[in-house]
Amino acid sequence: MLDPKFLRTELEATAERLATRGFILDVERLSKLEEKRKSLQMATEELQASRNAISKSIGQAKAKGEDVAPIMAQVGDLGSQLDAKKQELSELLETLNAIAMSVPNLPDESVPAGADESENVEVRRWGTPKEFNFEVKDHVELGEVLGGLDFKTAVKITGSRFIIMKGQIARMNRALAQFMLDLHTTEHGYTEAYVPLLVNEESLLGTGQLPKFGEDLFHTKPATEEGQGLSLIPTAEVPLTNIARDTIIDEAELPVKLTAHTPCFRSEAGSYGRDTRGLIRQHQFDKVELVQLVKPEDSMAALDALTAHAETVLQKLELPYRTVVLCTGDMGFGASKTFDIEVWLPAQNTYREISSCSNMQDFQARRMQARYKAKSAKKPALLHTLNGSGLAVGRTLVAVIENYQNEDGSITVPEVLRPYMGGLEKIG
RNA sequence: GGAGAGAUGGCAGAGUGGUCGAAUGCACCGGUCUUGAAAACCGGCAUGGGUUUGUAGCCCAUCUAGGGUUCAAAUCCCUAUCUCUCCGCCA
Repeated sequence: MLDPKFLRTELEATAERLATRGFILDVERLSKLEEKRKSLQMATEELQASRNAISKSIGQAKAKGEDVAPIMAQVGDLGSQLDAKKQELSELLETLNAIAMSVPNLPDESVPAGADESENVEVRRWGTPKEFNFEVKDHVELGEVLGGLDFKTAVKITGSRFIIMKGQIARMNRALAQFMLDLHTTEHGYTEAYVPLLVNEESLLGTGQLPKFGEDLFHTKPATEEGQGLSLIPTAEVPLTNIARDTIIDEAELPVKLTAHTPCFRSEAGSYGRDTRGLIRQHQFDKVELVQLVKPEDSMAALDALTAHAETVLQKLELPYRTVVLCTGDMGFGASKTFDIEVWLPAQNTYREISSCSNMQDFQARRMQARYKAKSAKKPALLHTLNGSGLAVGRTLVAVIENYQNEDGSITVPEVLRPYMGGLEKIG
């Protein structure tokens, strides 16, 4: 959620900045509603104030033992007038709030303008794609030959976009997650967390999955009037970031750096037909998430650091990658700036997204009322929140399988994973 | 799952219809005292919103949440959520 002041006093400028990311703000409608809100709220509060005053004087008169009847007569139909205004006001506020909740974050000044992913800007490249002197296979073929990836049986049990892993491939999937967690906790200063995989509606509103993107989620029961029940997390960002919801953190505790390894569940309603083959786009996948809660002045530096933490995973695995900064039109709903890390996939002969690291600034914090209190400050202020994948485990597995394949279809186990796989050097 | 008890400010904890946004204690901040610190003493100390040139003043809201009763609700009624105790079940 944007600062409501932007929508009140800087409406035009805000609309312009939102337009760069392809979001059209209905300025005219909003300013009319806002004007109405102002007068209605003042009228309502005035009525309220006079009712309070009369009620108070009744209490005082009674205490003195005076006759209350003449004062009672003053009340008249104040109550019903007040109820009507209150009703009208709350409906208006609800409308305004619904608009505010569906407006995306403002892009940071440093974000390149652009309409879609073709205008993202590469900021760096690491490693050199390996030259293979044989025909490379993709992970689906390699996995099936090794008996480690079973797409067919998963379809029988659940449906498409689910996977059964077995044997050393399953073990490598687990090893990757362990390796990432250990790296972030021992070298990057994150605290490991174990979190609920089912979350309530408030949490999803807090991080911005709701109200707009409910169809991307799996819900445990059908939508009802009261809500939509608990939902499976699409990312550990939701539980991790919501830890700070409705809290005031002492400045001395900042920055808060949390990591968790969880399965993630995405229905990806809009993406049928994309990446139908293989592990790239699954309804269920594991991810190690990084979340930081920081002071506003630290958040841009924290984004660089967090992105570097995610990149370190690929460096240690010796997987070539490039990092791009997303242009205004390609950023997620709540982000003010996002770096995507893309890993080299030889079978596709291209770089594919494996991590997305974003600075949400105070966008989520405002929705969540996640604040911190500085010693010198009188009032608590909103935190800045950041999150990033460090990394998506399934896609990392794909990258390892494809980049470390040998001509005979076996997979060399990356050096850093061997301690997690009983010293195993090769699969197959 | 059954039965009972609860939910009040950062924390603990009073308050059962009328100047209650809320006693008191702790914590915290400022001051006096002290070489310094502690103790003691004095003072301050919730959040959100509106109005406003205003971090002044005034006004509104908030005692888990949502409804209701009333001129008036922390206080009475209903519903939801959560917590605790006991029983059952379970990894």
